[in-house]
Amino acid sequence: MKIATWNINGVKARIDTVLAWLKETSPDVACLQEIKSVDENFPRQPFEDLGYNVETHGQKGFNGVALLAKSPLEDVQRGLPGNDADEQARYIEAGISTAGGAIRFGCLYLPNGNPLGTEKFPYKLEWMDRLIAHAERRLAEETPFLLLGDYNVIPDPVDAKNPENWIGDALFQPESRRRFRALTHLGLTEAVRSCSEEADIYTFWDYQAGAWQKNNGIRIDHILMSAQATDRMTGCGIDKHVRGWEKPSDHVPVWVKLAA
DNA sequence: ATGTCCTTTAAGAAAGGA
Repeated sequence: MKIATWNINGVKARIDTVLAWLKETSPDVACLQEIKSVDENFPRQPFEDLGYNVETHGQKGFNGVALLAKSPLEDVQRGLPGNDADEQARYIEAGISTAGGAIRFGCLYLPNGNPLGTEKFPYKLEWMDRLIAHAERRLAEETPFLLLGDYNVIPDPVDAKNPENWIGDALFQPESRRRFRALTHLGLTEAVRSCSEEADIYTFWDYQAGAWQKNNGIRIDHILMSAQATDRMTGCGIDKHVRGWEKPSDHVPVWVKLAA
């Protein structure tokens, strides 16, 4: 089965692009970020017409996440636990049943954190601390569990075409990178680095300054897997070509295949 | 070369977020 994540940068603006990609790759599960839509306005019908069950956690104007799955989505949980005052829609989690047992998916849109020196950066770090705590609880269940999404973290210098350009950016701060490592140190395996040895693999190219044309990208969309999920991994990939389509998102899909 | 895009507000641009 194929499980994908993609920051689509607005479902209203991207609907045709997203549908074209779904028809091309037909993932069994798709985690979408930055839907920029309230739940009531999410265009469910075209996705359901392609055979997907749809669950959303949206808000007005920005943020918002969605889960699509060909199987029924069970035990849907909206919002990252640990801070009732957090009103930003950045996390949705659900499970599906497979022949090999249940699998659970967390779809996340981690705060950007820029600019440094504002309340945005500590919010990012606090959100990451809550994600670590939540992952720790899920991992204790010792079941197949995946955390997929836009982490807004460049884990290492190799994950940027020009790492020197990101020194003053929240995505590349030691505090952000340390927390990403803490997540993996809990026992989560990062899919792409564990199944690909390619260089220059990125998931985001800014709309500005000809970043795509220069391949000036960064790798900030990640799939983290529990041991029980990792043991079933049969492949992974990045749908880079989608960045060259008409009306592209600035991110591209990342996917992993698990033995059914 | 802050060289782009999406959304909201509110009635044509401008601001916020990325």
